This record gives sequence, C-alpha cells and structure tokens, in this order.
Amino acid sequence: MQEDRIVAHVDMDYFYAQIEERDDNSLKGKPVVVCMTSNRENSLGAVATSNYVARKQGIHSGMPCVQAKSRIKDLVMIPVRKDYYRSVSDSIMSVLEGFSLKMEVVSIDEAYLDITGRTNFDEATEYAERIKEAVLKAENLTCSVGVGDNKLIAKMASGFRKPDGIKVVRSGEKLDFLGPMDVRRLYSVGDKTANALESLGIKTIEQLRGASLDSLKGVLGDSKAEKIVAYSKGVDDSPVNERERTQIGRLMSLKTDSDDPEVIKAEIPQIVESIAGRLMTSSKVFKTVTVVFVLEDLSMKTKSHSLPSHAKSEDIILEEALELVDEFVRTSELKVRRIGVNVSGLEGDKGQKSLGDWF
DNA sequence: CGACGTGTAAC
DNA sequence: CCTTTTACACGTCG
Repeated sequence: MQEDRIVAHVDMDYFYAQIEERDDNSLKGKPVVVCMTSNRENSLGAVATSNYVARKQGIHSGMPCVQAKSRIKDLVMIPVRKDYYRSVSDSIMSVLEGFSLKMEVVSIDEAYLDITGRTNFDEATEYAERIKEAVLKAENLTCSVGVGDNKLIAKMASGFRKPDGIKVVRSGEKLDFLGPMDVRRLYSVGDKTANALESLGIKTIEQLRGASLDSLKGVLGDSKAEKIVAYSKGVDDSPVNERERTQIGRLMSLKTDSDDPEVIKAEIPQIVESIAGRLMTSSKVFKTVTVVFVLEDLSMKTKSHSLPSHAKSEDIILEEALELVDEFVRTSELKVRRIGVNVSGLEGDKGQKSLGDWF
C-alpha cells in the first residue's frame, strides 16, 4: 500500500459559534446559534452555525431561526459578524501556513495541508497535535484534524472525531474506515445522490464499492458514478492546490416578493458595489456577468452575458446587471424572492488596459 | 468550441 | 417558504 503522500484536513469546530463563545464567557454551556439575518419582513433568517449544546437538541445549519427558537426556550441567538470571523480565519490560516508549503484553503474554516516530508504516518498524530496547539495558542479556538494519504481520506477523518479530535487513517486502513459508513457521509454525496443510491439498495460505502458501475452510471451519469466509486475505495488523486477564485457573487432577499423591475433593480447597485469592492481587493478582472433570481417557488433562474473581453469596472457590472434584470422580468411569470449578481471568468489583473475599462 | 442555463453539493 | 457563497459537471445551442 503506497503512502506516498500525507495530507491533513484542518476543520475548525462549529466556527462562528465557537468564536462567539470564546468572546463571551457567559455563553459557555448554553445553546447558541449564530443567525444569518435576511432583510425580509417576516423572517429571522436561518441558522449559520450552532454550538454542540444546541446541536444535541436537534438544531442544525440552515434551519429557520424561528423554528430553532421554538424548539429551545433559552436559545441564545447571535447575528453573524462575518467580517470579524474572516479576520480570525485569516489569522488561523497564517498559523497553518507554518505547517506546510502546500496549503489549500477550502472555506472560511477549513484547509488542506500537504504535509508530505514534514512528518510520516507513525508521527502524524503528534504533528496534528502540534497543529491544534498552535491554533489554540494563536486564537484560543479548537479544531479537528484528519490525516490520510489523500484529501478525501483527510476530510473524512477530520469529521470522524469532531469536535476537538484527531484521526489518522493509514493507507491500509482506508477501506475498513470508510466501509461501514452511511453513503450520505461520503464527500460529494448529497441528498439527491443518496436517494438515487438508496433506490439501488445502496446504504453503506461498502455496498457502493461493490455495486455495478453500469447501474450507477445509469442513475448518476458517468462522471459522478466513477467519482463516487473511486471515493468509496478511498481513491482520490487530486492535489492539494492553492485555489484561485473564479467567481465572486452576492445574493440577497427582497423585503417582499416582487415582479416590478424597478423594485428589483433598486437592490442591484449595492450588490454590485460589494462585488466591485471584492474584485478590486483581489485585483481580478471578469468576463461574464450573471444575474441570479430566486423566485417565489424557490426555483432558481439565471441570466448571463459575457463580454468580448475582460473588464474590471463597477459601471460595467451595473449596466449589464440592470439590463439582464429587465430581460428576465419581461419573460417571467413568477415573482422574485431573492436577487443576486455574480461575476465570473476571473483572471488576475495584469494591469494592461482592456477596452472596457474606459466605460 | 464558447456562451448560456440548470442541477448538485459543500460551507 | 430557510441564508450565503462558491465550485463543478453537464446539456444545449449556434
């Protein structure tokens, strides 16, 4: 069994809620949820993260805050402070950089570290311990660390002993580690895929491993089928890579559902402003502008337009977005619930003038 | 092939 | 009927 790579996955424990707990001792031991608040009239928004006290009482991410509150009488609800969490995250990521030259930041609270050459499987637990100590020392927050010979195993391992845990899975242990798990826990298996698998009588990862590839392809498509079968065997050759953003977007709820183009367009300038700001700080140029509509039935529609060449100006995003809203509203039957804008086809701004910059 | 639109998944 | 943001695969059209 080849243990030619060693990859660690570091996952912060209940990140937002843990930060709030850390900053306010009176929260310890109480059920806490951090809420994303929409600007809607009749909504308290949804749960972004909950601490483990709340989770034990059935609270989970995405749950409407009203529902969470009705379930737990003394629930502490805290509004998200995304910018603050981002700064904490930046600090943690710079700590992690000290443990690997090849790091992939997956999200605000998660990163892969290629630690090949930095440690070996016999000492991996101690190495993970050192990572956890460094994070604790720097930010007084706990995380969970998984180690394996690829990203998939590292990811599955970090989730195994959460919170505040370490799990090292050696190459020879991969199959036994994954086998008994519910397929739903396999990375890249969500609701739809799990239901499709269930229709084939597949419940565990071991069963997925033994299933006929052809029948899987029939239900999931070639690419997805091949991918999850490889995963079920613990196979994942994808490298740990720094990621570059390829799109930047923002979506927001309207105060009330509307089919009035002027009401919808009124939200666009501030959305575009925030995108342009992020585009600027990351010094990127874009090729395509997309407007996203979530309709009253919660279905999602998009309208996009690609420019003849890359651009970076806020005015172009605004102009394109407004035009796309008009186009959409002309043909839509349903009211709009949420509106968003997205720029994609991002590339580093090398500073050369592109035609669009002057308009 | 590039552009456009949808679906799925993870956070 | 519940939020936000990003990635990626895939189908279709010209």
